[in-house]
Amino acid sequence: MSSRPHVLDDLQWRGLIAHATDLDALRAEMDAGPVRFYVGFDPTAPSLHMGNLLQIVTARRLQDAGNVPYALVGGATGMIGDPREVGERSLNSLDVVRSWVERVRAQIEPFLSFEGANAATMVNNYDWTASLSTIDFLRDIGKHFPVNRMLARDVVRTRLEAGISYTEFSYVLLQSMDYLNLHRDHGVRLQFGGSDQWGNLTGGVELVRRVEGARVHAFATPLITRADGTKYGKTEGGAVWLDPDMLSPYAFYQFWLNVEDQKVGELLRAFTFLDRAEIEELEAVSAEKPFLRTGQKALAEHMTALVHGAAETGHVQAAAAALFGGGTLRELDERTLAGALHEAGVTTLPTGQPMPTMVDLLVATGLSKSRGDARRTVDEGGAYLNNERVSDPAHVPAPADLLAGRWLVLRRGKKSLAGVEVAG
RNA sequence: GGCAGGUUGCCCGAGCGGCCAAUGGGAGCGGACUGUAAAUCCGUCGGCUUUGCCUUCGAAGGUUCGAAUCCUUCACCUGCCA
Repeated sequence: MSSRPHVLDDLQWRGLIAHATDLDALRAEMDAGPVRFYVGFDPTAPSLHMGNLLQIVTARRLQDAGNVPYALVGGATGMIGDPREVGERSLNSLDVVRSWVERVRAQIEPFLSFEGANAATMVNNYDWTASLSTIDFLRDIGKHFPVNRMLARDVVRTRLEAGISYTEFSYVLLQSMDYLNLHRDHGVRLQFGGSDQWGNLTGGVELVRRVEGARVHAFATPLITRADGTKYGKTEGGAVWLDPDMLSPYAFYQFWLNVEDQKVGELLRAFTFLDRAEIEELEAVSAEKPFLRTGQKALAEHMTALVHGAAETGHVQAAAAALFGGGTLRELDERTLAGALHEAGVTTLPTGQPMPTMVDLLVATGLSKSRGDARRTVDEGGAYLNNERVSDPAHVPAPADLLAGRWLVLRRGKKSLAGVEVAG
């Protein structure tokens, strides 16, 4: 344990501190005793995603080092929406936000410890915001926010052209007020968030200083981007959701497995709880024999276990091995095959019906979004049945093609797989 | 309030009466090369019962044999003036 580095050094080594207020002062406070910190999550969707996960694991690292987490779910800020460069958000109803608050809260809880000396606390900013009167808000909070400073913020500036509502413009006041309240009522002295939140983070630090005269801290984690600088977190169609109903554990595992070589090390450091020696070892192996994708496999395994549990991880690894193993599908026993296909997604067809054509199968499994799209895929040579290319759009699988008497493996391109089960 | 300009497929952006499902770029998708990586190259990129048909170019109406392209009204956006 003596070799364990200071948590701030660890965070820096992991590349998790992109901006910070005063790290030396923060370090001094941590050395003097546990620091209470908070991180907020706005319920803007029914599930958290990869970007939120980075904040969650960062909170966990701080808690593991003895500090006290306050996980905030934005029942109030979620009603308003923070300004994004892409444009104005559409408002969600109170009912929708409430249900998302519950889901988000449930997603965060497994990652933190709610017992012991430094037990975590869940808070909801709706509790101290909803009943606040407009007059009090404008006098007590609004007075501390110079509009000229607010206008200078990057997000706001880019939005001035296209337009920004007063609602979103005011968001920073709400988040800053959260920090003030948590500082007053709970002694919170540190907030962190994504680097896109930097303006909101410093807004809170500033408000606490003006109102309470206290020097509290903030840091921002970097934006995790793909090797080409574009945003991460897109799989086919959607974000990298943590909710298994929105992104299957299989697809979640595949996302991490397919990460670019040059990003593996960075992601291992930022997201996993592997220690420095383990990560450096993985990086060394990956650099020497990249084709083995040792780093990607470790990353995918670690992340899937973290979010979906060890049992599920075993299933998706088995599925990946079966479907991408290179062996003949016929050699797989039915249990392995069925399990693998269930991870990838199965479409059931009734027995006794004539077998659909390749084009219809691609559409039925969702691999293609229209029949025209399916035809194109076949024409382009991207359609496979049981790992063999099919070049005729009207090809109809023969009864002999059914694996174990009832399974078909459909593939589009290299990575998109779907199962078909013929069952009564 | 006045004047001028704009609204095109996922995004940006050409087209300005027929040759327009609509140039080009990006994203996406497929192929080749590889390692379920990156880069590169090639192809593709509204729908369908696909040598043809249907629905698209802010909305509704109109002119015309024929409109994304012309006219009218409406909505929204931008710039200049007040």
